[in-house]
Amino acid sequence: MSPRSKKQFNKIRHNRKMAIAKAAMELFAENGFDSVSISKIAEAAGVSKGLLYNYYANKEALVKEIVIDGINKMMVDLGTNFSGEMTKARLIDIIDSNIEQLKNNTRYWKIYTSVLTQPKVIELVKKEMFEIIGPFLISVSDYYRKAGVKRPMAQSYLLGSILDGMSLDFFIAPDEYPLNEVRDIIVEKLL
Amino acid sequence: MSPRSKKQFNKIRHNRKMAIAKAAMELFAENGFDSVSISKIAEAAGVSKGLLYNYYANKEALVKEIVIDGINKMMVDLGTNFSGEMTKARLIDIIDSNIEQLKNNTRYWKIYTSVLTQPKVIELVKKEMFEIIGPFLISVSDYYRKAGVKRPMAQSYLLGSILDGMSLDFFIAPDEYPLNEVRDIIVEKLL
Amino acid sequence: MSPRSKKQFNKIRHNRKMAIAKAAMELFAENGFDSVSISKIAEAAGVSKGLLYNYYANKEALVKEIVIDGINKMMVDLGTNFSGEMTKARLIDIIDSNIEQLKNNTRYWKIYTSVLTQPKVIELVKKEMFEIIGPFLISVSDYYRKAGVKRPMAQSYLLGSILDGMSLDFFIAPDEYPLNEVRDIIVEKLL
Amino acid sequence: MSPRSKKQFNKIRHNRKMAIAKAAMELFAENGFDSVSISKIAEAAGVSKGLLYNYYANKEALVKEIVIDGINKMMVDLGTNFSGEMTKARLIDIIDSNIEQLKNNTRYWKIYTSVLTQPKVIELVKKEMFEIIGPFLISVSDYYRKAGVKRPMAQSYLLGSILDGMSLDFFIAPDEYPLNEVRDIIVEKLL
DNA sequence: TATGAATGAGGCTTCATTCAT
DNA sequence: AATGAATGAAGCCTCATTCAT
Repeated sequence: MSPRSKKQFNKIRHNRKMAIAKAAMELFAENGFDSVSISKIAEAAGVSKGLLYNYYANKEALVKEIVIDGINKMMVDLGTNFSGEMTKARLIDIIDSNIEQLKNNTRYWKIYTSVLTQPKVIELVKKEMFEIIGPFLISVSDYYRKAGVKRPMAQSYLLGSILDGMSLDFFIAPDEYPLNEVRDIIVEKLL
Repeated sequence: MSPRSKKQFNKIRHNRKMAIAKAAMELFAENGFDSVSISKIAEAAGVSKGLLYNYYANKEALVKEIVIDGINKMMVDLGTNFSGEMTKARLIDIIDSNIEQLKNNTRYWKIYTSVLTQPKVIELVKKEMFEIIGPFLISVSDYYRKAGVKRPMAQSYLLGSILDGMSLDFFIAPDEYPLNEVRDIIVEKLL
Repeated sequence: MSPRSKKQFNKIRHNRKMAIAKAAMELFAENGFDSVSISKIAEAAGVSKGLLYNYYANKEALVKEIVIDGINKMMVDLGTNFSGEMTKARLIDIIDSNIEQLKNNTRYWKIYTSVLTQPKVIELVKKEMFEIIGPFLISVSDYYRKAGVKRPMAQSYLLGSILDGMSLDFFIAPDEYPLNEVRDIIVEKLL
Repeated sequence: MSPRSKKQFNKIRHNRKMAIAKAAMELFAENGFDSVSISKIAEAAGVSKGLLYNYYANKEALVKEIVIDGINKMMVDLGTNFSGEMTKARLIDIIDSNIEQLKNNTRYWKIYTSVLTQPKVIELVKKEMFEIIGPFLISVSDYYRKAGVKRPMAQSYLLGSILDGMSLDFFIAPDEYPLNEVRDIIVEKLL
């Protein structure tokens, strides 16, 4: 039927979508959701404005899909799916990858924290975000419980907040923030 | 013009400015900087658009002034100007007021975390923010040093990040976040 | 308070609104709802695009208000408010003014028939239209009943349909349509 | 290529065209010309956008061809090609089929009145329409002349207008319009 | 013949800002 | 000091049409 096969079309679609997502993500991270126009994204992706709507229904769907993909990717990058048992070593690993990511993979983290704080965007992503973060909180809380710590779930929340706050402050003043020392304190006092 | 009437004038000016600032702040907190139009602010403040520009040069100046005033106010509300010596009791006090504010004054806090993490706004406010937060970090770091803690400045940064991260996560899920228990852990393990 | 008085503002508003409505009406009548852009209307009215939204919430509200005003005006122009009793003389008068309007006041009638047949627009105006046309149908039906005619309401509907169909066909071929002769037949056979 | 396969080819072409025309017609009837996109038509017809342009040069050609075909079909459905002599029985038949169509085949009729009254479309179809409607007017006028009626051509126009107006009003309020009674009046007083 | 990716113009709408009064 | 009419740029989005395959 079609001179271009389904497979070919799928490949084209996938590549284009990735290009758009990448451009959008970087712009969102750098400038925030509202400050980035569809025009700018299309231009950065080397694509016409119209085509963008071939791949994403609208600007909200675009940011939603990108953010959720980004969070998923982060979780994978943090080297954990939280299915196995959590151990001290794995927790340290997670914190260290987190810090490594902050330093080397600024992009994903910046959009994550940026998005976490934009009222309009958060509503779009809240539900999916909890489905991803929930298991992490539970897994860590299990670890604390086994370690005999009081209030294991609160500890788990605290650890999450620390990672969030750390990212936030690091991005505000990356040159001054004592990332490594802060990490050592966390490991010493909170695991 | 008599001094008396001039005083009245200034008072009127001040009140009007406050009315505008309050309206703007609440709208920003609820909707984010970009989603709030000058028209809406003027309307909420009971003032004409034109008059608003009589008090603030433009939308950026408006948010800048509001945010900086807000940070100053927060510092005062936290009961400290950091000039005197920092003690454990005062630190606990600060943390407790912080938490109290989060619970009771959600709206105001929401805007600061929200606005402060919007890339466009951050640039406007960065400089002033550090002039305010710097002394806090130093004061807390002094406390840790005197308490004989290793890496006092990093401890200070960590404490700041914890408060930031806690606010952030609390605003995302106010009903589930175990604010009090997290507070207890902080006091136990990090002061 | 305001250097321009409320009255002055109202006058400005009224004049501008009329200018926009007039331009829009002519364009809609000539080209149909969908083919007329806000840009074109604004240009024809000698007004910026933005200002148009100061007076009408959106394109739908614009056409709705214009059409309803137009129908009201037509009714008035037809010299009747249907409150008094309907007589043969008055009916003839109505038909004659109708024809006169078709010939001389093309604008209103064209938009009326044009709008009557545009699915998207009709939904916007249906309710209000019936509130205007209903009394006409009833009034005419009363006339027929008193005249002892069978099926007075159907007669009333038929008369309405004739006027509609006549307008429709006249606008399609104004030069050939035998308006006056058709009128005579109506008067002879249907009143 | 054998004649056989060529025939099949043509049949496929014809079927495809019909499928497209049918889909387009229904969409136009429901939504109006401008509100229906080529994409939607293609989708509804189960055909790619590209292929659609293989059958119709552009959107205007599409609507033009559909409308003209439709008018021709209507004439056939009305049971007349106006070549033979017009009689009272045939006229009644025409009116009755017309009404039957209005009731049972609403969709198709709706598009013709809708599309035919859209200024943009009318221009496209005017010429062809008169070639079809002209003979009807003449044929009916002949009937009236033979029946000894004054102004036979005006009577013919009037009858056409009545059918048009009746359709128009019926589509606006199908549930209330007294189609059958109106028909009786027409037959009684105007044939 | 058939597909759907791709374009670019143009549509509707919002909004910060200016300015006459 | 105060108003709100007015502007124009820019934002989001749609769509007829083209074209490589």
